[in-house]
Amino acid sequence: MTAQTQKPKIRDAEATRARILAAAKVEFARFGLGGARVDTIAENSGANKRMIYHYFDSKENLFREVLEAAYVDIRSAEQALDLDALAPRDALEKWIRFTWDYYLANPEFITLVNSENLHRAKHLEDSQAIRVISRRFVASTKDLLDRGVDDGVFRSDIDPVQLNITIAAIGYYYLTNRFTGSIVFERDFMTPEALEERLAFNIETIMRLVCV
Amino acid sequence: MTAQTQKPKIRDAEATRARILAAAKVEFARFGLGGARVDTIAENSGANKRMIYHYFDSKENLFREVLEAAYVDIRSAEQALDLDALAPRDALEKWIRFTWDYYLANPEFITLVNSENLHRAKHLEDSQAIRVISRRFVASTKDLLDRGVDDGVFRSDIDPVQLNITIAAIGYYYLTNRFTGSIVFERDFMTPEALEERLAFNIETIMRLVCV
DNA sequence: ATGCTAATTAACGCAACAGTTAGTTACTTG
DNA sequence: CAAGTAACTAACTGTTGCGTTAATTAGCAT
Repeated sequence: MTAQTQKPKIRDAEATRARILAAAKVEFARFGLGGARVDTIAENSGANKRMIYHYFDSKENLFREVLEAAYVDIRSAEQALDLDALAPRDALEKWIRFTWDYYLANPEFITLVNSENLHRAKHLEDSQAIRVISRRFVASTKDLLDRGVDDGVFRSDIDPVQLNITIAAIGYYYLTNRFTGSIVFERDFMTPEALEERLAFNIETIMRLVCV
Repeated sequence: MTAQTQKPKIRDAEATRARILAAAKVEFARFGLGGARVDTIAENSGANKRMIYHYFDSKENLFREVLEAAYVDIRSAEQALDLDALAPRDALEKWIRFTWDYYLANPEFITLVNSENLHRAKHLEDSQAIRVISRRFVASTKDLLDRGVDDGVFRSDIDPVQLNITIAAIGYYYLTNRFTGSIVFERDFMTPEALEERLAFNIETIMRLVCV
């Protein structure tokens, strides 16, 4: 046997910890911090409640770790896009698509962020990790804008932070409020056609805003 | 005495009901449906817990009434804008400003809607009232767009629903995620200058999208 | 092998919380 | 003004849910 030289341990701290985190992510995403049940997390993780307190000390701290991991994940995926390799307009469109696709593929990100804002970001407040990855994120969008300005295809007076917020907003809002939205506007927000239409509208919105 | 012919009653069903609703709005807005405490609502309303169950039957039903009232309020304020009286471009800008100002002045609206979406809109699901007021709302934005197209100042291929969503999104997202936003972007989202800058950016975004 | 450390479990404690019971008191109507 | 009704209150109940206690067992080092 070449791989799997380690025999599968019955007791595996790292694996148990990871299983708890995964189960917690699902539970917090579905019900928010307040609505989540640590008994449910314990059960779904295949561990038991005492393990949660062993590895994470408290429900709130478990939430904090889930949330931080979610931010690290989206920012990592973003960096992996390698937008530098594309012409500014192509890079911008790719970034808008990525943001939309990421929210669709990882709906828990949105719910976790909503829950954290209901709690006024007190869990993220002193996370240095978030600040570090966010700086790189803002810097790379600024780079993209600068490149576009140099090429004469982007307007020169766009604030990268406002642009970031706007690109997130037009996707995020549509998805997080899809339930009340479906009632207010009397249409299914989640059919493939509706999703495609929304993405196209979002690309149009941003392109008109940014391009000269 | 001309007014106040009714002597102030010690027992006043309508007033008590209204006080409970007002206290519930504050509590639900601050903590969401799950995080709200009916003991707190009772205390802050100056009534007591039994009265809540007398007038509203359950915590969930109380939430439903608070939420419906919130929708009625924003849609009424919107209708009162009387956008028909303005030229299309002016009307559009006034509407964008209104949306922003309403969210700022009534932050509980955002939190209530967030909470309802966490619960997949099950409380609004069979509210006929919401559907009725929403239809008028969508119709009047469609009227505005049509007027602009007739005047040759708006693009002809804008979907009123997508526009509605987008105008809400760019204000709503900024405000609801202002806590995590302040950390990620390392700036205070709520200074007068920041608010003004965001509103200007939003107006620019929509104008570029809609105008020919 | 033996003893030590860390992983794991079941069962429990206790506070918080939604909802109720069992009344008392103000107002209204005939 | 008497009797009925509706507003109102305080104290209580059963359950849920976070966090712990106390004990068991697997893996590892000497």
